[in-house]
Amino acid sequence: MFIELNLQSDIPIYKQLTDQLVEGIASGILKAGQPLPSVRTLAADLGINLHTVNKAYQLLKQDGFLEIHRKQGVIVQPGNLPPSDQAFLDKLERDLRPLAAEAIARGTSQQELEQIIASLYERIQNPPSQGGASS
Amino acid sequence: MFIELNLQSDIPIYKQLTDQLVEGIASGILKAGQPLPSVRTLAADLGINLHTVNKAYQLLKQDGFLEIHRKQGVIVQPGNLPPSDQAFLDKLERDLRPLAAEAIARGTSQQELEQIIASLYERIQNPPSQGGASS
DNA sequence: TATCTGTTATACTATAAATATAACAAGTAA
DNA sequence: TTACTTGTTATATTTATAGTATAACAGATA
Repeated sequence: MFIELNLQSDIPIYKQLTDQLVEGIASGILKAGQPLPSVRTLAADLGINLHTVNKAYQLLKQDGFLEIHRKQGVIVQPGNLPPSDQAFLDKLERDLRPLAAEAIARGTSQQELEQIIASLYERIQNPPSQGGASS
Repeated sequence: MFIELNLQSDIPIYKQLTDQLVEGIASGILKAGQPLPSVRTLAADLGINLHTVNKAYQLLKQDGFLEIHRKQGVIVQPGNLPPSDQAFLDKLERDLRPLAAEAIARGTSQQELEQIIASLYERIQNPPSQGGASS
């Protein structure tokens, strides 16, 4: 897997995990229906506990990014990904608000912030290792 | 003060406090050099502990949004506010990244996200109670 | 002399994050 | 059947953060 954890970060491990898995889905590196490592396997690979991986998987399952079956284990959502509905847009705005406020207070222009957004969209949708050979 | 806390929120009280104070500065409702309530007064007004207010003030002092003097107490930064330097832009991008990634995964368009940003900029810089009579 | 300021120290409770073991039930393959 | 892996659940422990509760100190003010 492409997961890279920073165990010294103040960002919880399970959050780093969900973030990178969602970005993997957003970038297309993780494809619909693709199987993910079992909680025990991924935990061993990353050197963390089984329950931390399980927490991340459960959260992504609740949000609709993953499906979990007895038979196939954990797979990337094979059907429709969770939508960009009003509930999500509302939450997005609540999360963005303090970031925008500090940007304004510091004099960051709206264009500057939108440029960062544009850059993120470009790099997430077109990641460095898209067509790379699979090892 | 205009501070409104949600004690049931999963967002820490000190974070709600710093967020709303920064937004107050960004909006111009809090003006340069303006005195803020003492830690004891604000804590009593909000029904929270002295140390929670003090933590918020200290963080904003460290970032350069506030100054604290024995004489004048706590005041809004009377000189230059902290700049939109590369360190801040880097942190801003790190904070925005997981939000952008989920937006992409859900199919939120870049224009849609930028529209939310634009709306936030407009509402923060032009708050409802700007020219309102002070009670 | 009081009083208010920020500041520091100590202690306690509650919660979240992460780990460590263990066990169970469902499915798979020998 | 047996053995193994799967997700899942349960329990317990450790660590760190958040918040509160008191108390006290030093500088400034009236």
